[in-house]
Amino acid sequence: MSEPRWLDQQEMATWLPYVKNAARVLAVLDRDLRRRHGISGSDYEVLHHLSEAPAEHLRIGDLAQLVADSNSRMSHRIDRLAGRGLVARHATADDGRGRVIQLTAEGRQVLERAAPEHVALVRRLFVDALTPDELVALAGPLARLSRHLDALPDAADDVPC
Amino acid sequence: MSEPRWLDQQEMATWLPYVKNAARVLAVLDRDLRRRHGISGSDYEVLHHLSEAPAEHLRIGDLAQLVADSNSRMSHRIDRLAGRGLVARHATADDGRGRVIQLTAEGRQVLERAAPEHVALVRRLFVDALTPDELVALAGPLARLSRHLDALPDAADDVPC
DNA sequence: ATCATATATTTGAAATTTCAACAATATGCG
DNA sequence: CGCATATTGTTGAAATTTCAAATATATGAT
Repeated sequence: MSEPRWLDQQEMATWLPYVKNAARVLAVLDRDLRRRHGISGSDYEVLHHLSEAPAEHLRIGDLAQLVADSNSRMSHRIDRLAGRGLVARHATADDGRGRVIQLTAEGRQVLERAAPEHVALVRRLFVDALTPDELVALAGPLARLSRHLDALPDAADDVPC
Repeated sequence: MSEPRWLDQQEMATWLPYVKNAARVLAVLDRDLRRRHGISGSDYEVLHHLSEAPAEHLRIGDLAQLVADSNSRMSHRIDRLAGRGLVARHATADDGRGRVIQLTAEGRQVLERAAPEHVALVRRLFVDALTPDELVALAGPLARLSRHLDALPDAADDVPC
């Protein structure tokens, strides 16, 4: 760990806007969902993934993975969603440990009500900011970044240094 | 609000990785800072901005703005940082309402200890994933996105629809 | 079958964030 | 000046997240 290799100007000019804007956009989306529909951005994601799953069923762990979240947090979140009737917990046939989470009619309704506005806002905040060319140009590098992160040796865990 | 205009495949292919990766990278950075240095990512930002400010002084509101945060949250955060001695609150000379926050020697030490690893991790997670060309190619669109967001009519507030 | 270990989820408590109300001071106007 | 209103920051309580520990079931080896 001699002299650290700081980011140069070009690196900064990409890195900072990248995270700052993303955080900002996510915050606006989250706020909007809370206020208009009483659900957080993460709640929305859960409902959305459920709505796309076969039989609108998913297990806690799968949901946690899809949303890049800890099982613990997801369990708490499901508690709250279930408490509001947007989602229901069922026992699984095959694995006594697992639970299956199902979207309720009410949950689907909330999602269907929220989705159009949500998409419109994503459009307004992000898509509209970029030309079609830029949109295409970004996709490649971003996909590479995804793969890079996936390949990383368990970035969430003990990387001794 | 007739039929909503959903995102097409190209738009999705840019939008989703954009936010997902950013959230993921931020989460890894946050986790790393917490574990190695006992500070959250936001704490790091506060210390960093203070260290760059003239006389290592900033007001709550300025800090909140820099970090895109509410005054309330920043006030709580400063409470905690001050409780740990990383930062100190002083009265302002000119404005009786305001407080000035100052980095303490201890705070500077924590920051200086955390910074090299933090930068190295940013490099590993983000910069290393991209070729120099890509890095340059991204900067432009991202800067436009920044400007777009800045120009937006108060996205954080009541957009009636 | 029995034990040891792994996996899936839950739980509870502490830390943090959100939200709305509350100071305290500043500013502008009649 | 003296009031009305705007800023700046704080506070407290409720909601959420984090973290570590607990529970329950599965799996594989003996």
